[in-house]
Amino acid sequence: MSEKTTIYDIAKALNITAATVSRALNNNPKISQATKKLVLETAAKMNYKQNKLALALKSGRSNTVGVIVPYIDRNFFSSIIRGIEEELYPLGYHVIICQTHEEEGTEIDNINALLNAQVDGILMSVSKHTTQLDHFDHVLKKGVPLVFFDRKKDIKGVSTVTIDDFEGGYTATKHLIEQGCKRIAHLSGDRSLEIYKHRYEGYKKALEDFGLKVNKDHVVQCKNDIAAGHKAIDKFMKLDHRPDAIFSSSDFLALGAIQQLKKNGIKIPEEFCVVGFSNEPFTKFMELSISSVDQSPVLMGNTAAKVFLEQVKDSNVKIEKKVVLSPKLKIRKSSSRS
Amino acid sequence: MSEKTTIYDIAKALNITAATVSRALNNNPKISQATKKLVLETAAKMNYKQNKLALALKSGRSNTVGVIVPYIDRNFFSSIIRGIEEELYPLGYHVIICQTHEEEGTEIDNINALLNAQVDGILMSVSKHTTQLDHFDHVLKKGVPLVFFDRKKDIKGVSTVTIDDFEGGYTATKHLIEQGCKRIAHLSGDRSLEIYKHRYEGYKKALEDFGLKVNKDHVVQCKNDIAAGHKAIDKFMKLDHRPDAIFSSSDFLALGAIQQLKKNGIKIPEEFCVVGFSNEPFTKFMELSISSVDQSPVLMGNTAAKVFLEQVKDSNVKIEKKVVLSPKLKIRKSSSRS
DNA sequence: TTGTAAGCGTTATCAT
DNA sequence: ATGATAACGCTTACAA
Repeated sequence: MSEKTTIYDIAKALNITAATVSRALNNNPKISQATKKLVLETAAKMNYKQNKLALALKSGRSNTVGVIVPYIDRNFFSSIIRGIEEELYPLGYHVIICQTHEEEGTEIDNINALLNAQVDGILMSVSKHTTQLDHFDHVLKKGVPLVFFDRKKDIKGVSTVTIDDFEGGYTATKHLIEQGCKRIAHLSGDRSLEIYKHRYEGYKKALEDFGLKVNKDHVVQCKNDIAAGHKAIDKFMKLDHRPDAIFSSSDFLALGAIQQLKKNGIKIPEEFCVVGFSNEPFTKFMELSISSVDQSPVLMGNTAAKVFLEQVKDSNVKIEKKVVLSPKLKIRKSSSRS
Repeated sequence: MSEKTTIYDIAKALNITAATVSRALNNNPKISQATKKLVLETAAKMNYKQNKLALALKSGRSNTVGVIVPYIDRNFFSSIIRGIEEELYPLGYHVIICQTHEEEGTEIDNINALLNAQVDGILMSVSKHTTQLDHFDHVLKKGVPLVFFDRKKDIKGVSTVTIDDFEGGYTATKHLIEQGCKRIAHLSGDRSLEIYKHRYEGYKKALEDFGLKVNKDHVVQCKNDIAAGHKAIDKFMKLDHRPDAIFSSSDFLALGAIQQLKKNGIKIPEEFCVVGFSNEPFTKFMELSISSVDQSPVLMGNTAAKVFLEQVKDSNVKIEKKVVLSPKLKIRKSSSRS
């Protein structure tokens, strides 16, 4: 069954040596055209396939990169992976994927497993609950290029690809102000994560720049799900001074908020505007489509892959590159008054 | 920098031989507790990491599987991959992913690349445009387990994990009939693909069973996108005998249809019911949530992984397993009259 | 209990 | 232009 043809089989069949076969296969100049042709033909005939494992062991390069994300079935992450794969596959790289489930322990496991697998690089988005940094140093010490995308930690020698979350928050908030909203609330994820902190800061700055005050009651930190969006609105409804718009750092929160606003009979966008973040597919499919900040995940994946390639090109030169992509606000019905 | 510790380094440090180190590391019984402890300690101290590549080359097993899908950022597929990863990772397997972009040529490339990488198995969903089967035989001839999920070809020796598309079509159509719909149309993808053919057949059978006739004008074969849904409705509107429901073999088609029905002022579900297929995330988020047939992709991934594991357990026994999962109809507003 | 040595499939450095 | 051989890091008979 398992007919594995090696260069030795070809060599034997041709009464030459494996070295010659290898040379023929790798179009090494030191070989006659005649034998080269012969080798190529018999190789095809015997259905020879190069064993990349042996090559990897020999060369020390596996032509494989590891990608670590919290969950692979989240659109944002799978789109990034798509971007990475499409950039790297044509160059002969394989992409191994791991999920952390947002757990630090699993993240550490993943990294170790990938190092064991001798990957040529690790591209990852840091888990929400990661506090230690030892495992990253570990990677660097082994000389394996490490690239963070979206969620990063500040570590010397590690390149990052992120979007400008501050700008995203600023642009979204500015847009709401321009729609005539005066009391703009903010729903955010855990602000110990940089991305949420920056979105919040962008929001604050926009309010400031346009002479609006930040109302503490209007800033809510919560989980990234629909139910949390409901709860946030319930809370707002009890306020004397209710908001008339929300900039949400998550589309799911935004969706939950919209659902609950409707339940309270509030008209969107006439009485209340909402902008989300991430441009999840569903935001544009809704009848009341939701404005959202797009993070161009595929481009982020492409870019992360390119940064990795630069890194690997000059392994002697230590490159630390910080690429910041611009987010794009997608204006839809949930915030279009004009 | 690149401090790669091997068992030889440990051996040297301890004045013993690499074989002994290996034994200690693999808790081989033939070793004294003393040296074993010593080895383990120094291994930890020297930060030893086993090189899986060397192991793979030696053992002939890479502990890696390849997964091939059309696009990784389609929710259905990324969920399957999640299911595969979660089943296989705890057993020490890595998952390499490839995208075909629905092209046969790329599919063949992917398979060859994975074989070169010495994967222990290939789990895949066949590309829409695949007509040749040689590359699959190729895999089998190498003795590499092959498992198809969702989109399959009938090949001897290949296990498959699918859902019962006939049942999905039947259940959805029956549900529409029970809602009182009398003129149920069907939007389908390319029926040269088994999955769409079976959904169509389930639809037909349900109509038959309940004494309804199939109206040829009500069966449309088209692309799986929103625009095609619009067009289908436009066509239906010109008919004398208009349908009063749609069973669509795609959620995107269903969404397009709903959008266009609304444009025509038709009330859903009162005047017209719609059921889609795949249970895309957006279907349940819509204000007018869309009924859909769920394919339980994570379970499908889990199952595909398990089937692979059985295959690999007894590599001498040729197992050909056909697992068919039951689809679950999710009834939502777009078809809830009661 | 430990050491020796072969082998997994390549490529690269020598010779020839 | 080709052959012989070592090396990549590991496991595993076989010997001691």
